[in-house]
Amino acid sequence: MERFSSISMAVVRRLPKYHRYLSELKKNDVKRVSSQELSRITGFTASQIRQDLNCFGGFGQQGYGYNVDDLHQQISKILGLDKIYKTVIVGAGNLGQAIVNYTFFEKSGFIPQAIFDVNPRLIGLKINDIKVHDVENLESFVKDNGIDIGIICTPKSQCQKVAEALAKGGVQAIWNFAPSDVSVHDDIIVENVHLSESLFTISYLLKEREEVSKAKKY
Amino acid sequence: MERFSSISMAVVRRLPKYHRYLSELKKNDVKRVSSQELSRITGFTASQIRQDLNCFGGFGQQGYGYNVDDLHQQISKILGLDKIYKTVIVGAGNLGQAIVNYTFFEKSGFIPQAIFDVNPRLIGLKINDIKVHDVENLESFVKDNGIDIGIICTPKSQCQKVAEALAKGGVQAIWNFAPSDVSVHDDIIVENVHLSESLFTISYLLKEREEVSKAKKY
DNA sequence: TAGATTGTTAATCGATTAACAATC
DNA sequence: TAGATTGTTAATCGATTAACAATC
Repeated sequence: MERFSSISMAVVRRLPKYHRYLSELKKNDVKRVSSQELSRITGFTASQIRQDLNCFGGFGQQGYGYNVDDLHQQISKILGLDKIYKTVIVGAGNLGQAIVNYTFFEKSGFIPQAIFDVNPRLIGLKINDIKVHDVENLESFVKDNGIDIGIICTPKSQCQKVAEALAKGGVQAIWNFAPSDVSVHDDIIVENVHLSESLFTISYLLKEREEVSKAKKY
Repeated sequence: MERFSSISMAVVRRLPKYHRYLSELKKNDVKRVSSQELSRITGFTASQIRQDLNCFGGFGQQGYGYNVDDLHQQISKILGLDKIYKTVIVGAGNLGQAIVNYTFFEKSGFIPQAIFDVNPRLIGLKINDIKVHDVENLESFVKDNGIDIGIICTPKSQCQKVAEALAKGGVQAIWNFAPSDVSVHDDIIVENVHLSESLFTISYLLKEREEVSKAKKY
């Protein structure tokens, strides 16, 4: 995935956090917020928050701070959450079902158009009102329905094959939950979610802490 | 989560990736690997790989490279994967079930001792041979069974309460999949997996790319 | 020995933080 | 006007990359 924009990924990955915290503030009917207050909530420094936001424009007002509703909307727009994306979920196991059933994504504009699986017993069923199709038809479905994002929830053994079918069908992005990297043409955005990496990080930190506390004893 | 170690989180988060790629090499019966070859596979620079590994010791040999089996084992040990951790999963929905059924975690030493849910229809059932308990008993179960890691797979509304029960029960770490941050005492390791942040990052990159390609046209 | 490749220091680059003038 | 807080530049910090002596 090549990028041309000057916005660093470090900034990009903080945007969804800002969005989430602003949603909370909005829900609590907070009308204005300063970078200092956002700092307290998010754990980022006030300076960093102002820097980040100013990558996209001056959304604040000196002496006042930021209007919560306005800033929330601006960040929604920056994140492209004012748009609708068509998705397919490949793999109707627990994880695939979890994603289909998690309505927040749909509310955010990511609309599942179909689920795909190899299991003939699942094909034809509906999960949260979305039909399960034969994975054989994945590529043509993606092509015919202008699918934007393919979500891979298959075992490791299938993920590369599925990624290639999605790519041939013409998706713009792949969200991959299989515990293996997939490789497709550079112009497709690939976001890997490797849960085991997250768990192993916990494991490392546990071990590290144990060593530190051991060392302290002596 | 305070840290005392000098190893930066940037390095720590690359360790599970090294581990994964080395597992692949091992599976393919590769016996030795150079930092240059690892660079090709992982996408990190050879220089960075050598720097990272040398945070923990000199595992290579000049003129030769690294022994795959040996390096894999070293990193397993650094990650604490030679240890056994007792876990509980809170929330027996699709996501909770996905985690219970994903045997790789168990093989890596993270052993589920129980599942917890509020739904009386699920309590008493077994999922992948693990019993579903009433979430009322979470704290005492954690205390009585010396649980190390609590895995939160509940809706947002429940996650803070659950985190507090886990903390009181004495877990050392919390792996949180609920779409909200949980706050507990600083000496508990908290790893948040916010799937929506990952999806929103895709959304941002899609929008960014569209803008770049639009700009190119003129 | 010659070639390869590490381990490690130094240089560079980028991201974060600090500071403060601008201004609401 | 005085106080607050942004937007933005400059300083600092940390992470990555380059270079090369050590050595297998």
